[in-house]
Amino acid sequence: MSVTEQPEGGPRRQSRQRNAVLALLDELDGFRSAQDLHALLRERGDSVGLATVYRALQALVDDGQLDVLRSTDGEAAYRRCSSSHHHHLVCRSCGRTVEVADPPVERWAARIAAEHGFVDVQHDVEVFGTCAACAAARA
Amino acid sequence: MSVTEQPEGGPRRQSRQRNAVLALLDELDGFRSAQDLHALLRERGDSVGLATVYRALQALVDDGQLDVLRSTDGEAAYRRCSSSHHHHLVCRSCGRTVEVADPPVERWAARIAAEHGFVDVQHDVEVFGTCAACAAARA
DNA sequence: GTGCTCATGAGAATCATTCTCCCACGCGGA
DNA sequence: TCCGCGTGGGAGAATGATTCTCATGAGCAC
Ligand SMILES: [Mn+2]
Ligand SMILES: [Mn+2]
Ligand SMILES: [Zn+2]
Ligand SMILES: [Zn+2]
Repeated sequence: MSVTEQPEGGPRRQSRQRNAVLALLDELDGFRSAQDLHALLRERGDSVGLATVYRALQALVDDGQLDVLRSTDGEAAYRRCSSSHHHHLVCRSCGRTVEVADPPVERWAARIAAEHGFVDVQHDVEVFGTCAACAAARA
Repeated sequence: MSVTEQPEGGPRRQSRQRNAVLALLDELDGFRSAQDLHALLRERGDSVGLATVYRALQALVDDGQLDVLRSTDGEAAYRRCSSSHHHHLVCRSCGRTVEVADPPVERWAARIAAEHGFVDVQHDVEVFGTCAACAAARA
């Protein structure tokens, strides 16, 4: 929104920092905040400036390589996801995330919009719960 | 999350400020940020402190009288909504909002969760688009 | 290797939201 | 109506995530 955007999809310059951020995201399963990622990188020695972490995440989001989720406390969380359209089923307890691509919900959203005369529609759908493993562990 | 919560649902004390916030929300159709509401109140003369606006909104949310939406820029937006479970169809252009209560999407969310062994599920579903009026005006 | 750019990092700046602290007022009881 | 208690309000400071500034460092094309 206010970050300087790369006008063209020109080749992005390579850097240790950007690679480190992407590599870390590849190892993690759930959504993580920029602050968390920064702390993790620092712990493992691949130290990267905080501003750089934000810039790398922003760039990856623009490239469609990351999904962003805004938690209720306003913090943004990022995750490496498949590039095709999907939604998420997220475990509140351990963060385990399942990507869900299911035609019915797509049709549902389109139908609801059409019934009310809305066009250019888009939808946000996230499902939160407790995964089987966490439910078992809690018992 | 960190605001002091009223432990019991005891009767809330009456006040001009709280009433003004609620009255304003009743007149508005779409989701509005706390900052916006504060500015609107100030304009109309019903001046209320910013912190008080936040406190009033928080209280109303706790009472289930308001719905909150987090926009992509991280700002929270509030709207007076019916108390029963529903989702929203929001016009990106004018903010007009339609409440949608539709069994199919509820069943969909439950099914997806069940298929993956998740329990205690909950879902966030919002549909954004351009309403008929705005689409016509743009043409 | 040189040079042109873009990337980085430290810290300042932003901005929404929350907290502190003290004062004012709603409200129930006398 | 008058008091007193305790909650609600206001102003401004504090917080915390995110973004910006700007001087410096490092890809990459030649
Ligand atoms: Mn979808
Ligand atoms: Mn629902
Ligand atoms: Zn889990
Ligand atoms: Zn509209």
